[in-house]
Order: sequence, then C-alpha cells, then structure tokens
Amino acid sequence: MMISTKGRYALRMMIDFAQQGENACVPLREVARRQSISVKYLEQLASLLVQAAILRSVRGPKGGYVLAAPAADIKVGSILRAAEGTCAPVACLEDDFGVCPRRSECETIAFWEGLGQAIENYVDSVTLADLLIKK
Amino acid sequence: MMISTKGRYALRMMIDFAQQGENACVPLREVARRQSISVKYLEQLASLLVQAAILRSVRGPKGGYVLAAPAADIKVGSILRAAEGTCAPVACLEDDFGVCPRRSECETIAFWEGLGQAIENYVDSVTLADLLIKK
DNA sequence: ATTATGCATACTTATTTACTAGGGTATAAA
DNA sequence: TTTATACCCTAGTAAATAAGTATGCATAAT
Repeated sequence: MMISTKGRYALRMMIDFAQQGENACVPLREVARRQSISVKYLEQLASLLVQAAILRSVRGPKGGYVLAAPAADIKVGSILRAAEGTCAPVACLEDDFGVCPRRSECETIAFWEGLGQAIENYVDSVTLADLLIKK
Repeated sequence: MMISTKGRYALRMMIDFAQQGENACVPLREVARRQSISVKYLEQLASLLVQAAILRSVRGPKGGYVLAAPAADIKVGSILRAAEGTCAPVACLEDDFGVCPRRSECETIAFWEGLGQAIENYVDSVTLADLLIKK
C-alpha cells in the first residue's frame, strides 16, 4: 500500500490545524487529544512538515504550530510527499534510486512513470481548504 | 509504496508470456531464466493470475502457461489486482476492511476514494498489448 | 526559576515482504 | 505403464519496513 499511517496522520494533523483557524498557534497536545494520536508520534510528523516549509513552529509555552500558508495554498500532495518521502508507486521512480540496471530492457518503466504522474496530478489538485467543508 | 515486487514481477511475467506469442505454452522455467526470478516465486504469482482467470495452466511435460485472452484484452489493472490483492492506496478502501469507526467524522475518506479512483482509471486504461511495443 | 512547549535521537516491537523449502498431483511422451 | 516435466499447495524464515515509545535537551512566556 502506498500511503502509510504516516501520511494519513500527517494529513489529519494538518486538517486539524486548519480547522482551528488560519493563524491559530496550536500545540500538539490538543491535536493528539482530538485525533487520538500520541504526541510523540505527531512530533515526528510535524518535524517533517516544518522541514518541508508548509508548517511553522513556535517554541516555548503558548507555542505550537501554525500553517505556513493559507489552507487554500497547501496541496495535499505536498503534505504526503513531506510525510512519506515520496508518492511514487514503485521504488525505481524514487529520487534516490539511482539508475536501474534493467532500464534498457525494461518494458514497464514508462507505465510506472505514467502511474506516478496520474497520482501526482491528483494529489496536487486538492488543497487543504478543499477538505475543510463540513458534512 | 503501493506496488511491491509481487505486482512488478507479475507484470513482467505476463509481458514475457505475451512476448512468446499469443498462444504459446510457456513453462515457468524459461520465464525464470529470462527474467532472473526464481521458479518457486513465479509459481506463486502464476497461481494468483490463474485464479483471476487471466492466465491458463497446462500440466504435464511440454506444459506451461498460456494467456487466457488476447494481450489487448488484458488490463494491467487486472494483473496488479490479482497479484497485490488490491491497488487501493490506503487500507480503509480495501474490500475486507469493514466499516471504519471514524467514518462519520473523517474528512479524508472522500479524498482517498478519489485517489483510488484515479489509480484504477489509469491502470485499467493500459493493456498488456500496450507494453509490447519494442523500443 | 519554573513550566509548557517544541526538537532531536535512539530504541523497541509488530507487521509485512520476499522469498525458500519440500512436498504433492496431473499429464503426456516414451 | 513408467517417468520426466511441470503445475499445485502449504509452511517456514530472514530481512526490511512501519509504527510507536522513551529520554533528554532547547526555548520562551510567565
């Protein structure tokens, strides 16, 4: 399966942040309570999102996290790539895979590239704001 | 990652079968040699494809496997679903997952369903025949 | 200074993957 | 009818990955 809990939890966390208001500074403790995910695990995920520059951190008491951009400007694809490292469906499409020794004789590479493209197109077509609509 | 070696090897095996001719009866031993995959592993994959009715087996000496349909009628999606069990990007979309306890409060399910659909559309838009074009 | 929060790293455990092993069973050539 | 060939079935296992825990430090508001 392509998306692990890492990516799913990261997305839920980002939605939770967004739901608290565009510029709210939200501590992980609260997200953990609402989403039933341990603070320690969220810390790891948050760190990845900060590195990817889609989340900003504020240290100290009253600290927490703030979205680095309006929810409408944050693609779900960015969140997933930050959390999972990649959305590529097969290893040989990943950045650090290097040159495949079977490349020249491989009949399938173009197919996998097409699949990877279809996935990227979809996840980048949806923003965080799109997921905030109440049911 | 969504696609494991199981799916990738299954696809390579099916391409190999197709390359030997539409109605050729090909033993796994030969596929194993050409593709550098163990016969024992191929046996398991072949069994899944037979169950899915996209491959037929012929027992005994001079036996082997034959495509159950013209290559142009076999979707890559069928091969992947047979080998991997599913192409669903997240567990909660899989058939045997049951009802998600968070379903009513889940803001992400529609997104994952959309992604699953985008993936299915792509893998079902390509047939085995499409992958046979020589470079 | 105290305390609530994020930051960084390491460790542990569970699950899944990717095979391997060793038998069986059916078929058809000889 | 013998026998080689090849499919069929079930377990087992080592390696990798995923998932989560634990510990301690850094920072800033009070």
